[in-house]
Amino acid sequence: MNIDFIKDQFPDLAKDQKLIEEIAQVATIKSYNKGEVIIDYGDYIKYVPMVISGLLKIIREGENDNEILLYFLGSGESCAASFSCCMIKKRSEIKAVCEEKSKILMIPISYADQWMGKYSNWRDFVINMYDARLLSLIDTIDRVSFAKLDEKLLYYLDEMVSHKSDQVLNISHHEIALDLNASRESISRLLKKLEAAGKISLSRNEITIIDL
DNA sequence: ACATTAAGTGATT
DNA sequence: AATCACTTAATGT
Repeated sequence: MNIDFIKDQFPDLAKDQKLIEEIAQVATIKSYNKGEVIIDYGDYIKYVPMVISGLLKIIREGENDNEILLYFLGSGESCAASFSCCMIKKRSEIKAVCEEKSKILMIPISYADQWMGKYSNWRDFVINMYDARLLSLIDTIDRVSFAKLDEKLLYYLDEMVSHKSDQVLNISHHEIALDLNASRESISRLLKKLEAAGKISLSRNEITIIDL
């Protein structure tokens, strides 16, 4: 497998050549398109996913139709929770949905486990990912409990565009509304304001970020 | 051309 | 800010 991208996306891991070689041996690369579900509720997780490119959305769904957006995973990021989740053979409590065409490096859990002792770079990577996820969760709590909708929307757009190479988001107002637990109309109106302020431009299923 | 889906708007609570 | 009712616009068949 061609593993050159690891040096770009995961520079901390790339420092250890042996680790890189082993990753190349055991990992597989999977591609997903927008909307595909990568991990669903109740799934047993067998791989630690590492995002090479694209964007994943990690969400928690309630009994009704409401969902909470926990965080995004962009390139160079990984979901450490999946690691512990499969270590204790628990079913997934969360859902991972592909937000835009993505490539994911899948590390079989048995290796991910074994590398913890074998490679300090890997161990540091996993710990850093835990820390990063925890911080973004705390951030999320702040957002959902305190922020007003217009602030949430700004944060959402910012978060989304920061994980992308270009400034164009292919998403409908409806989808945003679901992610933010708001009504579609509110989102449309707020977006309209942002457009009037020259921060974004709108067209069907497309939002171009000009300057937030 | 028609149906469907996305988005815009005003009124009401 | 949510909901409703309705309009307008874009897109698919």
